Formats: sequence, C-alpha cells, structure tokens
Amino acid sequence: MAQQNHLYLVDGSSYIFRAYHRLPPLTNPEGTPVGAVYGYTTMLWKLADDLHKADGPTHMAVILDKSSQSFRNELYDQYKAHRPEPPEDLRPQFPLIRDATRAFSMPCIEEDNVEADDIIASYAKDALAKGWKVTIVSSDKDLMQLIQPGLDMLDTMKNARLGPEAVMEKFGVTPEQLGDVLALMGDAVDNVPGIRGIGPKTASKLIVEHGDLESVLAAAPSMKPSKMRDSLIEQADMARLSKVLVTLKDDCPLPNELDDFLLKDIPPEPLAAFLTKHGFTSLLRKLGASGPADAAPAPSGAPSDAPGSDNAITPQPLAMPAINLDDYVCVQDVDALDAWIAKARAAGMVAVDTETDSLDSMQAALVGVSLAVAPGEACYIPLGHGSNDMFAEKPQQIALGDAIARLKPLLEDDAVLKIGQNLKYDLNVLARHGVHVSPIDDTMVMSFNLDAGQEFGTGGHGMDALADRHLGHQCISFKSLTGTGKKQIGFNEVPLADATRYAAEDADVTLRLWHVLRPRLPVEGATRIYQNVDRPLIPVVAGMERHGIKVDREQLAALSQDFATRMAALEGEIHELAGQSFAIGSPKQLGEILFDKLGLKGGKKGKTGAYSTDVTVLEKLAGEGSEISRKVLDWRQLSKLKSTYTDALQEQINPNTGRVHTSYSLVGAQTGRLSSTEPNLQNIPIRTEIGRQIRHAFVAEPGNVILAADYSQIELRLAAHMADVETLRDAFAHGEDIHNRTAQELFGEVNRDTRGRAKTINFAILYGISRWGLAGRLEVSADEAQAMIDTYFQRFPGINRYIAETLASARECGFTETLFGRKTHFPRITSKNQAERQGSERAAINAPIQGTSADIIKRAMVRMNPALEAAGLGHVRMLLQVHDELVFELPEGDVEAASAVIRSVMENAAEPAVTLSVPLGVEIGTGPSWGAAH
DNA sequence: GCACTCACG
DNA sequence: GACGTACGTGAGTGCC
Repeated sequence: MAQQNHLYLVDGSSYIFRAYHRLPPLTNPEGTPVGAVYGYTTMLWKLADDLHKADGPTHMAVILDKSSQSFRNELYDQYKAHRPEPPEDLRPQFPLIRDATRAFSMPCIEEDNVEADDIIASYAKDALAKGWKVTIVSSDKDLMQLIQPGLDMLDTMKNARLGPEAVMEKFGVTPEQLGDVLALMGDAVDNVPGIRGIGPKTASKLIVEHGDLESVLAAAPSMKPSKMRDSLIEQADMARLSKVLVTLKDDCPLPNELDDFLLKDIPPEPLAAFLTKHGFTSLLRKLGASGPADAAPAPSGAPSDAPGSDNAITPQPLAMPAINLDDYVCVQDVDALDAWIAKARAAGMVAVDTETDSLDSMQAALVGVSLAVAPGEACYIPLGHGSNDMFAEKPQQIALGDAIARLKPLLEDDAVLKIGQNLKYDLNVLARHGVHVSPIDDTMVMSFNLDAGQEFGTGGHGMDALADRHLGHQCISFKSLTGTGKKQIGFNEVPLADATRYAAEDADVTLRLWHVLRPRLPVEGATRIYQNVDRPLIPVVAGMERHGIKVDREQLAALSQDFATRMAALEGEIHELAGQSFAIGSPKQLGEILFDKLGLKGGKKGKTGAYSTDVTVLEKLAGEGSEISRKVLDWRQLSKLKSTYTDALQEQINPNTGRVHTSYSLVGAQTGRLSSTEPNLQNIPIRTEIGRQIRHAFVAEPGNVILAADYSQIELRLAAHMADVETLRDAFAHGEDIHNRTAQELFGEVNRDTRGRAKTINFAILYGISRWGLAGRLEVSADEAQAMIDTYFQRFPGINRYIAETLASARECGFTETLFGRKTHFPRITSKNQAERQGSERAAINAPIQGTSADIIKRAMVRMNPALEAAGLGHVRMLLQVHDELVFELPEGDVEAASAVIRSVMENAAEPAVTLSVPLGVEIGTGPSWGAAH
C-alpha cells in the first residue's frame, strides 16, 4: 500500500530571524557571521532525519521571501513600512540560507512580488486538494490561519506540533476565526493597523462573543458607550483593510509541480562541502558517521568546543513500564551483585544512587548502593545496615570492601555511562572509598540546563519534584522511613524491605528521568552548556569540596572573644542611651525604642507595619547625630560577624580532616552561578577592616601559600562586549580605570564624587536600571537620575539597544541566553502585575551578563587541573570559587609558575567558543592566608 | 515558617 | 492613580 504523501513547507525567512536571536554570533573560517545559518542547517538536518519515518515528510520545499513588495503594498502603502533594517551581521547570512538549502539538495522557492506566506498557502491548498498531508514548518501566527484537518504546523525550536488546540490556547478562537482576531488587533511589526486600543485579549474576546469581524463591527453601535465602542465604529474600515492584509492569498501562480518536491536520500558530497566551508565540524562528523537522512538525531549546539565530549549513547524513545515497587530486588550476596554488574555492562549505562547516614558527603558513612539498568529493573545493595543496638542481629549483606572491589571497575569503566541525580554527592562518598566514577550524566544538572527559572507547581530540580513533574510519580518520602525530629532514625536502621523499595526507586526514577531529559538537550539547545560546561564541572567541584580549606580555629576563637567583649560594652551604652534594657537584636523592639520612645524621625515600612531599622535607616540617623544609632550599627556588625562567622565556622571544621568543606550547588542560582552552603564560603567578609580579619583565619598548610586570582570588572567588560559599546571597549583595551572613564563621559570631570557616582551608575546598568532606584542610591531626585540615565545611553549608545533587544527576545521566547547558550526562563516577564513584570525585566537584563561571567569562570575551572598537570603543577589545589575569584593552595616555590598557568587559563576561558572584543583581566595575589592574598 | 537584616559578588 | 523600586545568593535571629 502506498504511503500517503506528506508535504513539508519550510518558512525559511521567518526561521532565520528566530535562529539569529537565539544562537551565538558564530563566524565561519572566512569571518562571515553564520550563527543563524548554523541554526537553519541543524533544523533542515532534523527535518531530513524524519524521512522514512512514520508521518515524516515525503516531499519538502523551502519558501523564502524574495522581496517585501506584494499586492498588500498597493492596498496599503504603510504595509511593512516601519520594519527595522535587519541587523548588520544577519544580512550577509540571507544568501547563505539558499546555499544551505541547496546543500541538502532541496528545492528553494522564491518569487517576485509575492510573499512567502502566500506561496505557502497556495502550495498547501494544492496539496490538500490532492489528498496529501501538509506540515508548515514555522511558528508565524499568520500562517496559523491555515491549520485544518490534514494540515498542521511544526515549531522546530520548541519541537512542538501545532494544531487547532494551539490556536485555541494562544488566541482562544478556531483557526478560521484567527484572521478576524488578527484584523482587530493589528500587527506592529508588519504595520497592519487593526483597531487602536484593541490588543490580542480584547480582539479574541470580541470574536468569541460575536463570531466574526463583520458581526463585531455591526454590533458596535449597540455596545455600551466606551472608548472601544467609538474606536470600532470610527475605524471599521481600517479593520476591514487589516483583514485583507492578514488574509493569505492561496491562489498564487506556482512555479513548480508538487512532484518536484519529492524528498530523496540526500547526496552527501554537496552537504559535506557546505559544512566544511562554514566550519560546522560537529555536523560534519555526524555526516561522516551516517547521513542525516538515516542518522540518529543530530545534536544541536555549537561546532566542537573543548572541553567535554558527547556521550557515546543516545537514548531512543522508550515506552517505560509503570513503576512497581515490588519489582525491586535486594542484593545480599556477591553472585547476585556480579549478575547486576553484568547487566549494567550489557546495557552500557546504569543509574547509581548511594544511601548514607548523613547529608554531609564528607562525613557520611555508606549504607548501601542502588542500581537501575533499565526502567523498572533496579536493585538495592545494603552494605551498612544493622540496628544501633550492637547485640541485635544484623541482616545478611555483602561486606563493604567486597562490594566496593566489585563495583569499582564498573563505576570507572569508560564504556558504561553512570547516571545520577545530584551525582556530585555520590562522587564524594565513593571517592572517599577510592572509587572515581566516570563517565557521568546528572539528571539534576540536565533539568537545570533545560528549565532554569521555570516556575513549576513544585519548584526546584530535586528528584521528588522532577519525578512528579516528568513521570507523574510520587516518590516514597525519606521522612516516611526515618521519621523526623528527636525520633528520627538513620537510614542504616531502616528495615531492608523498606530500604530496598526506597533506594531502588531512586535509581529507577533517575534512569527514567534521564530518558525524558536527555533527548530534550539537543532539541532545546542545551547540549552546549551541559556537555561543555556544567557536566564536566561536576567532578571538579566535587574535588574542591573534598579538599576543603584549612581554618585556624584559635584565631577564630580569639576573634569571637574580642567581639563578645566589645559587644557587651556597646550593649551597656545602648541600654543607657535608651533608658531601658531591651533586645538589640530584635528589629521590632529596636524600632519601638528609636521611633516611639526616643521620638526619632523615620517611617513605618513593610507589610507587617514594623519600623524599618536596616543599615540605610540607621546610617541616616547616625549622620544626623544619633549616638545610639551609631552604636547599634557597631553592635550589629560585631553580632553578625560573631554569630555567622567566628562562632559558626569553628563548628564547621571537619574533625577528620581539620579543614572546612563547603558544599557548592550547581543548580542554586538561576543565572548559572554556583552557590555555597554549610558553610557559605562565598560571603566571607572583606569590605570592612574588622570583617577582613576573618579572612586571615583561612590559611595555607606550613610551607604552602594561598593564591587568590580575581577577574577584574568581568561583568562590565562583558557588558561592553555584549552591548558593543566602543567607548567602554576602548577603555578596557587600554587598561583605563573604567569608573574614571565613565565619570569623564558623564560629568566631564573626574574626582572622587563623580567617580563614585559613575560607579553606582555602571552597576545600576548591569542590574536593569530604574530612575527611582538610581535616585535612591545617589540621593538625587528621580528627574536628575533620569537625566543621568539619558546621558549614559547617549554616551554609550549600544547599552540602550542591548536592553531593548534582550527584553524583546525574553518576552518572545520566555528566556534569555548567555554567550555560551545557557538559558534562564522568565515566565513572569509578561505578567499583568507591573511590579512583578518589571522585576522580571531587570533580572532578564542582568541574567545574560551575570550568567556569561559564570560560564567563563566555570570553563576556567574545568580546564584548570589539566592545565596545571600539563605544566608539572599537579599538586596545586583549587580550593574555592567566589563568582569571579578562584582560591588555590600551593607550595611557596611554585607561585610564579602556577600564576602564569592560572592567569592564562582564566584569561582565555571564553575561547574558542566565543571571542570577546575586550580582554579579560586577572589580578593575582598570594600570602599565608586568604586575607593576605588580596 | 516567615520577615528582617546583612555578609558576599 | 497607586504601586514599589537594582541583579544574584545563604545564614542567623526574633517572633508567631
């Protein structure tokens, strides 16, 4: 039986614009920009992949816009009149789209005086009349009018098929009614007028209510008096004109027969030549392995960029059996264990999870290991179970050493992928038993690379949330086994039957999550950041955590003592001034003392109605001569330093290693930064002299020194590059003080005051400026702040454009991207709530800059140990990361050699994926302590 | 568990 | 006309 013909019509012109905004500015070996061409090429590849598949294309053609002139211009001379010129680095890519299409040996259709949309509509009509199926590859809303039985749309970027329900979801109407909605709302980009004051929501409401455009216009006079009613009456003809403009013309003369579009196997030679010419090496390799028409799905992402490499394994779509806890096996002898290890080797992949008696991977004792070799096929290997009652009988289990000896070759086998959820934890536990797990995949990090910023019902990238979100499965809760509070028991005390169900479920769920998340990476453009940055970072960060940093306990204790004495003295003086005793640490009591009892001026704030007593308020009062406010400020500083640092850090010293081991979260900060907990070593004081003493307690071992390497002004440099601000780029290229230069540009003179203001404004720009916010910081009026912002935009014109483009793209796509392809989602950027929306806008302006900076230092971290080893400096240890700073410990004699390597790795960390137009500066200092190294 | 405050980049 | 104002974090304290 002959297969039904299925015609794919690719809307090439609209795709290239979207690809341009989503992909990094790649250039080919000749220096021509090809980022959008690359995106276009991967899209064609993906489409060609579906040839021979059920419901895949049998016929395919690419339709391009040849000219912007059409019958619509004769009807309405303003049509598409205000289209901005395409960006400079996009224009040379248009002709390359044709080359790319020809490289795939596919037809490329373009006609004078006809728009691509009309050609698409005409071919679609022709094909449907012949009983073919049609898929339009586009996400253009005008084309959605064509959706009907037998015709759907495909959004390759979101990998979504769009049918009538997509129109209903977006516009609330059927595809047949969509033209009427578009006619009412108009289109700013194409300059279709519509009716002023009517947007998508109102337009769709009117059409749903009245059925079609003419009925709406006819009903207008009888509507209740309003601005909208008047507009409908006055501008009825504009709406009718708009209807004609948005209606697709489906009877254009067609240059080809449908049969010309038959899709054959793609000859490799022209394609190879094209890929070579433009340096698309990763696709070229895929082509070498197998042609696109019969290959496995090709991962998208940039041309090859060390470090990192693809997995050998690509998951196939999998029908997964339902989760059944009774299927899990408890492995209690070595023969059974060997059988599971053999299964894992045969599968080439295994999900691994360790069970321990503590959340602290540096102190946790291994209690058991679970493995999953296929969805539904999982086991638990108890290793440390047994009641704390030493006389009670312990369950039968394999001796820990025997199990480790058997598992180690599997866990270190290059040919078997180990999959984990937050694998960094397990890496640390197993490393303490001499096992160095590799290669790895981590479902938590995958989820973060795909969905950072996305708001789901249950937040986060933890396993329970992911299982619920992607598998619709509720995991057994840890607490239901161990209880909570005083009665909580260790996992080693949980009965084996329960422990098996819980632990094996974790491994099973992890493996299932991998089957859901792993295929999304290439489709959603997350492969680059995952494979080149975040995945290789996992073992690096694990190593830093295990190594820890030495802290001088006596020094901290002495500081605590000193702080306590000074606080006691201040406390007495404060109570004296207040005329009574009270808890200085209670903002509520302090506010009442200051404002009610002593009658100082200041306002209520916050929803609780309590007085604000934060540092800005107290500084102001102190400036006005309030002695008690000054003393409270001093007391607060000491209190903070003592409780958060000098006391708490002593308790964090690991009794076995004598060092402090922080835990970094790779998924903690939406922008891609790391975060640090237990203890947080990313907020150790430095800004005040008294706080800086705490840094002096972070010391090197005898004979060693601490080396601190900081990126200098990295975010401003990245802003200068990303917004393409020539003045700022020049200043960085010439090593100028950037705040001085800004002060010169803004105020015409450089002194302490103008430099300070310039610095504030520079940061304000990075954070998404508002005149109110800047006014507050600079203590000027909003109008004056606005004037400074205007001057800034005028002197640094690229900034304005960067902000506008970033926001436009964030609104359209729902996310922002860093130079290295890291996405952060901003679902609230279209919120109706102004404060919420504006908050998202500021965050969206900041995220690409902060995130790119995070990408760069992460790339440096991944390369650091291999580079040091290659230089014979394998004993240099990277200990800490503080966003733009790396801290090392090394023998005194190696400082010079190590500094050169560290500087080079950090300064060149963006290459070769991205070439920055500003140099990255790195400042290095050394000393016996972290404090001394600055 | 939340609000407030404050340490860092 | 009111809203609520710089981005990203984690931890300790008071209080309900």
